[in-house]
Amino acid sequence: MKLTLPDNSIRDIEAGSCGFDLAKDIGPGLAKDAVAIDINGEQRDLFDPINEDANVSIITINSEEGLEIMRHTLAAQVLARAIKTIYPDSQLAIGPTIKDGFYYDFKTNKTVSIDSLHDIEKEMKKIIDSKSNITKKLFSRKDALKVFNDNKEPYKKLIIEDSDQKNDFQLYFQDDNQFADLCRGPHLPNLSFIGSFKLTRVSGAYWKGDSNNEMLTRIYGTAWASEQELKKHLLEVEEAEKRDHRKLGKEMDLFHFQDEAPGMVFWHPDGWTIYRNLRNFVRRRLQASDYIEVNTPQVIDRKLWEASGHWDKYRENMYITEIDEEHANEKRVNALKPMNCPGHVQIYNQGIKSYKDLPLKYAEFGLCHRYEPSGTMHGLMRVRAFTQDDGHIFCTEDQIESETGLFIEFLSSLYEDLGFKEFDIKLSTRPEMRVGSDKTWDKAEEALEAAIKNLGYPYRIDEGDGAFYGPKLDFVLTDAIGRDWQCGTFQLDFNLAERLDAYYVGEDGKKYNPVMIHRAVLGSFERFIGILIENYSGKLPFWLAPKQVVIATITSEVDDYGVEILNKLKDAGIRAELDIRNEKISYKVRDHSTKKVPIILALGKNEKNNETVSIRRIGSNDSIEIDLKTALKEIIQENTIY
RNA sequence: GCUCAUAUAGCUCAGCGGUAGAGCACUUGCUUGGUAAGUAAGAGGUCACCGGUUCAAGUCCGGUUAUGAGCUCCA
Repeated sequence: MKLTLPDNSIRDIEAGSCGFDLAKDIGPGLAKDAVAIDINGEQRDLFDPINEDANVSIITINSEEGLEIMRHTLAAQVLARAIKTIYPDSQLAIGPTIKDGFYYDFKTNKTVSIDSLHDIEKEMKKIIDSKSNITKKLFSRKDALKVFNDNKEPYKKLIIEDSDQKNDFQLYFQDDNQFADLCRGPHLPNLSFIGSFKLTRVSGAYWKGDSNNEMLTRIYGTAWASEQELKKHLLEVEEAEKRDHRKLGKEMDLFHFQDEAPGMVFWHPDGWTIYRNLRNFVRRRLQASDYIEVNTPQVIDRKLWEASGHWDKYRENMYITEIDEEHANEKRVNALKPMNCPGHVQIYNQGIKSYKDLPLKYAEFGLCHRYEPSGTMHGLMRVRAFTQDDGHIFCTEDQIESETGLFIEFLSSLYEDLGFKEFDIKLSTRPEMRVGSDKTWDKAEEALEAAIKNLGYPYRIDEGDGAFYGPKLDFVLTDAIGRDWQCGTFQLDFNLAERLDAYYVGEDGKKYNPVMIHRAVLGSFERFIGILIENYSGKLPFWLAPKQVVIATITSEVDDYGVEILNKLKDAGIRAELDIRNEKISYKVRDHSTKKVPIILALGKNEKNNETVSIRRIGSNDSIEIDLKTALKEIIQENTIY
């Protein structure tokens, strides 16, 4: 038979030969490193016989694919076997690879805590030291079920029973023991190919990812080709932890949380300064883009939420308040607004709107409360009270496309000024839980997809992830260390206007419901500030930084010169502070550097006598003495307000 | 909401049955120092909350609340 290699060369080799034979035929080096083979785009075990002509490539341990296979074997063969050894009562579920590593899910009556991982790691190393060969046997459905019935592995049985496959279930064995695992493969031919690994955490995970199912124990690990690469990865994880906004928020004294108000931010002065800067920035941009800012009540009668559909579809996440004061005649049930849209419709509904009024764009920095499940809260990233940079565009169907284009332009210019150059677009379609007829949804989905298509932006589709009132575009930006954050959203709504009796009078004098577009760029200020802090490691751009300049005196003899500079900076609108504490300059530099102040101006006798300042910027270890006037000019210029 | 873990001074943490400790921060004194921690002293705690075991509980047990890592969710 003829096997075509990646370089298009063809090897003639006896039918029934395997990947290892081929590798040997090509060269001893390749044979030594070979762990699997790719046959017509499908990864197979190295010793699987090949019976007909094919395009093949040998997968070596040094390739990306080889690393994946190594992680897979480490999970399914080594970790799983170690679990069975240490927890003999356990039942194995699944063990896939994930980014940088792998996990394994299993059921046990014992509690597995982070301290248990050490013992499991030790057992894994013992297994690896055996350098066992891994072999595979094919089983019929019946025989495979029997093996796992005898082994008391109910999850493996379930996997087989749920499979469409009739026969040829692959079971992998190691040559020195009883362990058997069902797996689609491929696996390393031998455990000696395993590199360096570390078990990282343990948690619960639902069987098949469904919260109605029982919870299994999940052990996570990371694995790499070498000890150096493992160390490098662990170091990167450590570096990422250093930019955690919760840690930096504390160090920089920006905000805190406390038990009495879980999921709600107490903004400290510096944190609130960042917030105000960001809000002012967005406000100016909205104004320039024909949005009109409005404000709507925090607490609204349940009747409105019933009419809007929130009471029905969103009740679980709403904070409810009851007014039953002693003297109140009626008992009202209110809800804290979880969204601003019904409020905006109330404003729209005041007075009769003509087609000439459209598109009409209301914006609100609306504070919303949503009762998020306790386990989901996470610093500023997931809170129960947050302010959206919310807006609603009331328009005609004809205007959808142009509004989509305008919004994407608007959003990308904001992202760029905030330091995010790249973003992806996701089109989310109708979810199971929704309002409105299928016909309306067809129309909305078609309109949105047509708009994004005609505008030529690349996008991908996320089925079933739309809002309950309409399909949406989500905008996902990428931060400095490559993480994705879903921030902006553009949601088409053909339902709410009708439900809340919003209409406009058309050219023909007839009433029509406007299309409503719910849109946000940052999403929530709280979360976005968290993203900014992590993106910049706390070293925010000059215009956003809460303290922009600190003037630090070296000796008290120059305090008056410091006051003079402080006043000049303040007059120019710079957020400046004077540090005349009885401390050494190195102490002051350290203090303000850890607080991430962008510019430190150090003043000593030299500076005072020469009318200069020593300017030191965050991230630099040098200071430069320059003329005071030049420094002021430079700083003021730097304070670009977007 | 689920699994596991955690909760001690403003912060970071040690103590794990015999009535509370360190470093930093804070206050005061000395020091006026040239770019990431000068020095000494002082002050600071119902050991998250509720209950139980015990002669005795930060310390052991149960519950509650909050937080963390995941899972599920994020309309």
